[in-house]
Amino acid sequence: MRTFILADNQDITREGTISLLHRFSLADSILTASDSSELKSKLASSPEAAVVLDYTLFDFSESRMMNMKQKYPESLWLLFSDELSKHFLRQVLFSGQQFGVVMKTDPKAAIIQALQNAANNKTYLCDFAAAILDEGVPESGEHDKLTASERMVLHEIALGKTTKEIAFEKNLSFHTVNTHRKNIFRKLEVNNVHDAIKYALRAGIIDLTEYYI
Amino acid sequence: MRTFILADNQDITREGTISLLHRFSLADSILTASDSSELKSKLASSPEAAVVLDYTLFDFSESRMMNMKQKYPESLWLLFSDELSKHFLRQVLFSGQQFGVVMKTDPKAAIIQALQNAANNKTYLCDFAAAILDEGVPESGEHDKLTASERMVLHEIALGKTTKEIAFEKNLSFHTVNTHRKNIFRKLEVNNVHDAIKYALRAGIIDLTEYYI
DNA sequence: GCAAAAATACCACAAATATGCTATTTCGCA
DNA sequence: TGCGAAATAGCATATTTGTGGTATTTTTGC
Repeated sequence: MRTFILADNQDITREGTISLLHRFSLADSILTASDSSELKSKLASSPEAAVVLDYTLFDFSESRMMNMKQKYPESLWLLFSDELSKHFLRQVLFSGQQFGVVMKTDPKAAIIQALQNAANNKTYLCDFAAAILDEGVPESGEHDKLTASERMVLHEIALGKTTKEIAFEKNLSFHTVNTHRKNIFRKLEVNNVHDAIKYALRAGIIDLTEYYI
Repeated sequence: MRTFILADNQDITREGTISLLHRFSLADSILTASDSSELKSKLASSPEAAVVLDYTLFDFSESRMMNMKQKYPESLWLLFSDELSKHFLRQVLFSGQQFGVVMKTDPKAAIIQALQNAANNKTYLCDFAAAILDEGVPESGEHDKLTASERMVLHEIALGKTTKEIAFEKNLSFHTVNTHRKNIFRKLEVNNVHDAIKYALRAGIIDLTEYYI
């Protein structure tokens, strides 16, 4: 039994979580927060709370989350989101801080287990998160850093150019461009152009307006 | 008071919806369905039910939904999704069929109102959907050249799915999806996925936000 | 000035795309 | 009720992607 802070801006999910907490008598107090400042103040008055956080719907950055968790070491955190990238989860899981993870798409039994764990001051990891943890620490922290050539190639890929076209336009061998492409995919942990473009958009390597010409 | 069918594969959302239906005594019976065939059979035995449908999480096509709605004219439909494209909503709202729409991100009051309306055999339109309806009849854009199946396939292609994946997910032959793909490319006068995506973005068949997961 | 990092280039091969066809079944509509 | 459009399914093939390697030449930071 403990205080829960539901940090989520989807009312319907909050409703579902509250319903489960009631049914299993897991919380003696339930607070809600729909943005980071609200969460901050609720956490200040309940520093031992269990925070159920939908990161993707939140006005949060990874570092802000880490700082908050560090500031309240007695708090327990459960990430409860629709979809989380492998990259983000790896950052979180290997940060040295304890975070629980469960997906909104997980079966009810898993969600209940995660909430019960939280009530008993234990973290819960869904299958997806556990698999990432099992893969172990990434060799180098810098592995997702692209070189200048790689960013150039990614930019061209994102604009829809084929390997052959890029090679011709930049006066490079097909093989060179192909090697860059391979290294990009490996570093970004993607295996197709579509996901690479998603990354390029997020990373600002290409601009959305380039799609509207 | 009526029968509700919750067609959604996110347990937590279902939990929230059930909680609201109970609290306001809106349903005398609540059924659930997590795929289209389940929905079909539940609807067959409760043809006057209110169907609360998360379209985006569903193995549905627009036409299949329309056909089902047509087959059970006494049923009432409420689209209850995370995100719906403007293009999709325009299709639905101007189809001649009555559909209610409320977003999972809408405030609880709106969701409750939508469910209450459903219980009283009235549709509900959230602000976003109402705004689209206000814009009037859709301008007959180029995308009218595509058939419903073709638009579905284009949407999946734009999300990065391979032909094989689309075929598997939609229970179609690889060859069928490939034929649609060919017809799409021919009609849009493009010859690669990148240009097709550019088209889909402009036509509103996919939404930029789908790239930011 | 030297080791590390980056850029360059090549081979091979399974998988997927892009594109040319034909052909049957299903559906909407006049 | 029958016609045309759409949806379905198949075959074949050249091109491109995705991925595993190895290897040489610049560049660059200390």
